Amino acid sequence: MSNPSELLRRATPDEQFEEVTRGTVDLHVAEELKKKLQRSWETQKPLLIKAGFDPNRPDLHLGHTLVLTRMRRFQEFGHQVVFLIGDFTAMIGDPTGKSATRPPLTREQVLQNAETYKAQVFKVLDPAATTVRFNSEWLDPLGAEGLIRLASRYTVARMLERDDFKKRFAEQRPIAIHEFLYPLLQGYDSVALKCDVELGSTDQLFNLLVGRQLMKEYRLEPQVIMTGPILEGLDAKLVDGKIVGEKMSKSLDNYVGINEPPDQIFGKLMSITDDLMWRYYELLSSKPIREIEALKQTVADGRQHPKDAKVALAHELTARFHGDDAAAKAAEDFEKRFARKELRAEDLPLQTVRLGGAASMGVAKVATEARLTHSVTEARKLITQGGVRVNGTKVTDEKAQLGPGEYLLQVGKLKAARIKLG
RNA sequence: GGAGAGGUACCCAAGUGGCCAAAGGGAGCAGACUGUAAAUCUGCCGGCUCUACGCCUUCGAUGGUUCGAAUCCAUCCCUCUCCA
Repeated sequence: MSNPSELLRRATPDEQFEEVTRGTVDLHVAEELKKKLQRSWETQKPLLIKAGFDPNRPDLHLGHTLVLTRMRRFQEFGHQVVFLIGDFTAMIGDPTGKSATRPPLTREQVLQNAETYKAQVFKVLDPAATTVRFNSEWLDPLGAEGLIRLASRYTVARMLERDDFKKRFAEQRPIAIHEFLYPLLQGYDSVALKCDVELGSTDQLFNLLVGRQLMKEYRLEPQVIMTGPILEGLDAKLVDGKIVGEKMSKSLDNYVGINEPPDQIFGKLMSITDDLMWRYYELLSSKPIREIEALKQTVADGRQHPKDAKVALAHELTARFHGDDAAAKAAEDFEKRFARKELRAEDLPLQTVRLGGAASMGVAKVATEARLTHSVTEARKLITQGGVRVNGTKVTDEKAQLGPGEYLLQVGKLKAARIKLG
């Protein structure tokens, strides 16, 4: 991305506002954001956007990219982004939710994780418009004295407004004092950076608000805060007009990791429901919201097949992490494999299965040896159900034998291998 | 502290001495239809193999009664609801 001042002029403040706020859950305060955008437009000074990240998490998936995508949108209009790594605050562990306190990380671990972050995060963010900072930079020097001064700026009553503190207090469950410090320190980050906007997911709302309050206390122009939703996983569905599903997470295996190979990303995205596709469009695509609305309309009218819209989305997101060429190839392979049911044998792993002197081996056994099925029993069940193909032809006899030679073996729609039997 | 309810396979949930590897639903997998979408229909769904109505492992845990237990008894562990 080139000259920021050109970019700042690329879209009017109103247009910027529309793009930058799309898919928000909370926005405090819309008017202030408009003013900031207007001023930036006039003075050609970029806004400073902040989002904090936990130094613990190494593997990012699409869900994590929601905030990054929003940061990216700001960048596309020429604004500057701070990728803040909460190395100091990690000592406390955000009490949001019930997460147990984690052991503090060493300096080396923090730096190492930061590198891992950079490798992944710059697939979305523009490095030229991003500054990576650590909050220990200003929190370390704060010292006990500074901490006490900071703590004097906020009251217990207001701290107890936070849902989870309120609840625990009411139920007389313990709240350790240091947990109060977390929102304060996170808020102080905003003071130290004098940022214009802070982004987070909905569960961060309280912490972000504290930052706003503290900035007022320190007589700074308060940051605007924006929260986005928590992304639903690949298995989410439309129920009564609403997308319903668990949040995207690794443990539920309903995620798209940003380090996954192009074919995987593309394929996983092609398998989502049409309804979820629009949700992902809104939250993840960098297409302008108006274009998406228009696309949605043409699909609704039947002028365009929904599959084409999905291909476009899968392509865009695959390209984001692997580049255009890889995405194009993934799309092409996908078409060949699933639409035209052609399997390019040379793309498949070649596996050797030893006959061990016998003249032949059961297909079920071969599939198991090649690790396409877990057991011979499973393979036989699949054969009975017509889920196994050899060289493209459905196997109907569960006892079918294969002699020495090379075969293309398919189990279900997704698993296939070239087998050399001998 | 008192009263009660309950812990069954990935999840929910039936079963209260043999016909129980355990109903039903959901999830998952495979097939048909398709757009690797949804909906629908069909099959599989604890595991294994020499596929036999065969073997192994399961009904919170451990012991016991019995020819035989998820089911009865004892002890223990855990969860929930109500009262104080």
